[in-house]
Amino acid sequence: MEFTSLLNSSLDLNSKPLRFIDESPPQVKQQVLESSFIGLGRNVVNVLVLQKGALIEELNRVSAENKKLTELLTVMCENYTELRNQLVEQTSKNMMNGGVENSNAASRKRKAESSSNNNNIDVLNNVGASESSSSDEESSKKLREEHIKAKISRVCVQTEASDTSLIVKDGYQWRKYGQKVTRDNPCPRAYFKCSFAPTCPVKKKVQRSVEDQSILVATYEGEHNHPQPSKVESNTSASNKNSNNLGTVPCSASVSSAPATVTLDLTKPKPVQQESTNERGSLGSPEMQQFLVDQMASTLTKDPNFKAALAAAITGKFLQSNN
DNA sequence: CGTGTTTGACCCGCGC
DNA sequence: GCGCGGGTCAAACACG
Repeated sequence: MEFTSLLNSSLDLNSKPLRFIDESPPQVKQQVLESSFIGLGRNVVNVLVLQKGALIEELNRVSAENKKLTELLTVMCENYTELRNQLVEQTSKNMMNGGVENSNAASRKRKAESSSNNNNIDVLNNVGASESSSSDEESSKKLREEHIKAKISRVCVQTEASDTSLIVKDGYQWRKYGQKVTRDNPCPRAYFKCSFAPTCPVKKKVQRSVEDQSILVATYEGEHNHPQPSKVESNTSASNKNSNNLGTVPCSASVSSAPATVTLDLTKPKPVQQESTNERGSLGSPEMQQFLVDQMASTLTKDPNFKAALAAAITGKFLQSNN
């Protein structure tokens, strides 16, 4: 489900081609021309109105889908919490009974994971390490995976094709710790760790898209346990220079079919700020839809490029018909 | 000299 | 068990 599909603003100016009668006398020609120009204007308005209707329809559909997904996510979260509580309860019981520590599970863990992770994932890992039964270990593993998955987000960034660097400016400080060429993509994948806070567990993978190499795909894992550096900066300096970070970059957002994977498409201009999943249902409200449609329309009409293109199209029609 | 990047080696999970 | 591929480490290097 791509939200960007809503942004198809192309106007079919050929839907009702204009014809002018060249054989008519100049005065009649002028009248026909004028009325045709007004007609053309009406056509454009009609097309816009039609598009507005289509957009509203699409919005309704997307909102319904969004609502469903949100409900699904809520159910999943509830199930997760319940399972986790059961796990903690079971673990505390085992601890009370003098549960045997599973050293294998702990030793299997990578050095980096055990040292750098101090968040919930780590809590779960510790819980898993103290388990005695293999089935519990499996379930905790699944929970861990689920937990990690829930924190994965993907961001697409349009860059210049000549730009070979794998740098995605998102407002955070990153330290590159590796690069690898993967099988499915000839472009190397770069691995970054958040370097703003030493305890921040967030990792980022950046790789060029196979389809369009001018697009960088950044995959974020984990959640920052510190404020965004650029936001802190902007708060102190009270100046929003380039707004070149995730929080303010114009982008469109979508939720992919994969569970709890948020995809941000920064390659296209965004009509509104990115929706938070917490703001449940706000997108579905008629006011919001109206606002979206109005904003899209006003963005189009205010855009000088759009105006120029429209003018060129109209002029082209005139020239074409006059020739 | 401190910090960040590069890059080959290594680890680990997974499929066969 | 083995090989493959993705992810990480850490020494070497670059840069200010």
